[in-house]
Amino acid sequence: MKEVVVRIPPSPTGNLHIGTARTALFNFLFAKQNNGKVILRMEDTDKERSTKEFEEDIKIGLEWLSITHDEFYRQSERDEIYKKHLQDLINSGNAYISKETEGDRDEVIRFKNPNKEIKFNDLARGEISFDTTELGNFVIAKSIEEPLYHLAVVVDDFLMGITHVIRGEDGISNTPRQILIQEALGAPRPIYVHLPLILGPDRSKLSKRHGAKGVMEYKKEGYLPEAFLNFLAFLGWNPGGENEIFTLDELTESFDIEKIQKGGAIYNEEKLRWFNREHLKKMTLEEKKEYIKPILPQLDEVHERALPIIFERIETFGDLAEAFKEGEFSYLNDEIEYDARLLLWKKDPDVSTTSKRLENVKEILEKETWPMNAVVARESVWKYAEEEGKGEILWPLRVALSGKERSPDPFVLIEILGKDISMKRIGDALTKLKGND
RNA sequence: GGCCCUAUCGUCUAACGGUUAGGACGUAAGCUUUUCAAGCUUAAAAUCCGGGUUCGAUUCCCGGUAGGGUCACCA
Repeated sequence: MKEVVVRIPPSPTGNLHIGTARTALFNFLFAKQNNGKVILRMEDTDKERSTKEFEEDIKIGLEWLSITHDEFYRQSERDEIYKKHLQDLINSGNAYISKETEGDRDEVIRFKNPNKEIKFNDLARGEISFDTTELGNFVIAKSIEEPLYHLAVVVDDFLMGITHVIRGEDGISNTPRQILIQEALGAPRPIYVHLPLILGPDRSKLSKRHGAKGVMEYKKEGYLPEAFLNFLAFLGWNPGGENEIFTLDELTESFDIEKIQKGGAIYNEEKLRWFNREHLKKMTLEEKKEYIKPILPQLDEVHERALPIIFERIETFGDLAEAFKEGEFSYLNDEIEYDARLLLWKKDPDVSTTSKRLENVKEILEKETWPMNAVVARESVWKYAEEEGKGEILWPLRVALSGKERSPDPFVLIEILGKDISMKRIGDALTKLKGND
């Protein structure tokens, strides 16, 4: 069998967006699965709208996602090639220079439409047929020097030996034109696969109008590339089993082009967040530390011990930065601030009994062997807590340690904070209560 | 409007003629070391409609309806 060759053909007239990334991913998965080749081709024939910045954004976006390529081309650097084929088409009578009365210029190059029915087999959808008569003699180049999309695509796919064209559903209506040009050029027909579109909440093609973000935005927001890829892959395809968490390699292994969905899929960021959390869970502590560095450059031992519970509370690294900014983990700082009244359990808001209880807890804890983990800390205080009422003991203790209305439970805090800080904070709470008496 | 594509819980989807129509996200309730978070358990929630074919249709065919895509000297 012939080697599989696919292409990823973005147009650098905008940032790398979700749809392009998903199409790129499917091309990549299919090629890798078949030991094929991936060609990245910048479709920058529109010199007005194409920019180097967008090209760069697309390249680094794909790189971030580990969607690699084997060859790279720019259509803007292939004018001579298109010119030659354009000339051939004109010479063979399949195209002609047409005088125009409308539009920007006096003459353009049009394709001589044979007006026939085109049938092609789509791997995801079955047979699709078109009557090309209504297409008319469509324009394929502004001039012999300035090829347009359809011509450039067909010539490139031909010359680059593309075997499979995997693209969005919006490419279906381009297919008959391209097949017509192929036939005139004597080029082989690639196998077509049209992917369902990614939709916005209103079921129309996802676009900036829906507030759709560029791929690099997700990197900035602290998503894991592999989670993003996993999510993207499951938009329009799934392996059928009940497992949903896949690495890139696992996706490559189980990808099945025949299982591609036909209907469009609404993009749902909630699910993306969930995928991210699931991938986060699979990371080792060392990997997490690496990621957390930019947010928390100085990882002291308290923070380090807190890592597991920090990660329990976030879905993305963006959440993590946000949580620190909002002070959710303020109890990890050296100093905490809070109002003494917070120490009072709402069912029993009595200052002197609360002081007494905290005093007793302090004594109990002091006798223990430190450092103490959460399980031991619990065992140590538990009996007393059951005697006095759990809330009555646990609430003030937790507030004393965290200074917050909401926080992890006191035993976890004891483990994280260690003896010195824990004891100091209980002492401080006692002082506060006295001042409030 | 012409042409083309599509149609299972709110969302992503499984079921390739026979299932109590399964899972996940989200939602709600409950449980736990009575604040959160996480976790666990449970619940509500779907085959667009109408005709065929068949002993039997989510599944195959036809029609309708709805949604989408595309109709550039953009890609």
